[in-house]
Amino acid sequence: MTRVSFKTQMLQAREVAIVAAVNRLLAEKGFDAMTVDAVAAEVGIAKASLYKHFDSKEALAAAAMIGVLDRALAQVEMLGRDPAQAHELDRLKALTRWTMQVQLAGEMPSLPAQNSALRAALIANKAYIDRLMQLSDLMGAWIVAGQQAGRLDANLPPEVVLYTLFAKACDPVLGLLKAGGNYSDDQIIEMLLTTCFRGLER
Amino acid sequence: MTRVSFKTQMLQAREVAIVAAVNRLLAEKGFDAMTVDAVAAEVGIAKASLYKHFDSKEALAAAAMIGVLDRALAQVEMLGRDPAQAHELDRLKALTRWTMQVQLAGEMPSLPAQNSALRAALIANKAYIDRLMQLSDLMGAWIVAGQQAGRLDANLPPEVVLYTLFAKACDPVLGLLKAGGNYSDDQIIEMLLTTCFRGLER
DNA sequence: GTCTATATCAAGATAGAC
DNA sequence: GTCTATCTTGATATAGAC
Repeated sequence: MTRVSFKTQMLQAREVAIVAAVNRLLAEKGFDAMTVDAVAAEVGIAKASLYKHFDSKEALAAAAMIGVLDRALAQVEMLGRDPAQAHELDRLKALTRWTMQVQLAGEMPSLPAQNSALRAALIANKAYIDRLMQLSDLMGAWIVAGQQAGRLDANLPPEVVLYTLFAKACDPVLGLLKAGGNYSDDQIIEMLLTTCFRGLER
Repeated sequence: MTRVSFKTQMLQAREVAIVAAVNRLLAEKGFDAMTVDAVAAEVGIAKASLYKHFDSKEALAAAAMIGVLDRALAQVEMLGRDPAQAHELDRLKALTRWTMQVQLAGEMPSLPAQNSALRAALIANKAYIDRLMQLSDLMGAWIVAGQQAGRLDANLPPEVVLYTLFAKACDPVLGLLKAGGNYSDDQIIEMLLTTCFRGLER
């Protein structure tokens, strides 16, 4: 067992708090509207201290993205062991449902697709890329298995299915329906999950 | 017939050029990354001159959005007269296909969902709201007709269908597949159109 | 590593001459 | 209305003391 000093534990806890604040603010305001000042204020430390932990605003966002990818990978792990979700298609559905729940709970960071500085920082971040590829591979295997089992449309390239499911993490329809106030979170999720997968099944 | 002076025509032409530049830059970079300096540079006039035509950056974006809504309404008008698209569902598909074509052509302005200053400006813009409501009403009528004809899932609230189709205008999957380079624009559109509507049909 | 205070800069918007 | 030059602000990032 690795000895970790009290001081180190405090530092790690602080970084966890920072990433949690970034995650929340990214979900609420998006990357461009999130200010480093707001992050510092929410954590309750000085802005300069933030920069001792993370080199830039982009690095903060990357840390938050790594966090959600880790949570997604944990879900994949859990679903892989769940005998109630024996079929790959059911696992994909459950994973997509979890993604939507995270978004409706206001815990899904939203990044602009077009910010080039951010893109560059993410692509250069090995920890982020590793997790993204790992998740893509795991989901890709489920997709191919679903196609071979004849439950997913085998005419669709797997990457089309993969991107379609990834995109549900930032589907604006969720927010629009929630803002309308006519449906519960569960109702919204089930409606969109049904239409999404009905389109992908054969 | 209304007489329009040469000078007035020049001003109108300039505004058309401004809106075209804004539309292109909004499609390429998005609202936050688009700078008013870039707009002025692309039009070839001084920034201060821009502000004689439009009060703010938000007003520029609103003008571009009004432009695309007008083009969408023209499509609706055209499809309504086309006997080859007699069924409402075919019209909805054709309209959605057009939307995707515009996006892949790099002519679909993209606005952040979360920028509150922009949202306020759009909501306060009667010309924009009028067109948005008009388009929603026309599409809503097609949706209800499609449900009554038994071709669209009547269990789905019409607004869910409407939002889902609207969201195709900014579907990130289009750009991801295009960036992958493995499929032509037409292939991308047909794949996503198929999966989208298969999910909405009954 | 944490703080206060400050540098730096990009970008929206405006002043004032023509 | 168009221009050049400037104002102003908000936000990223850093200096330097403790």
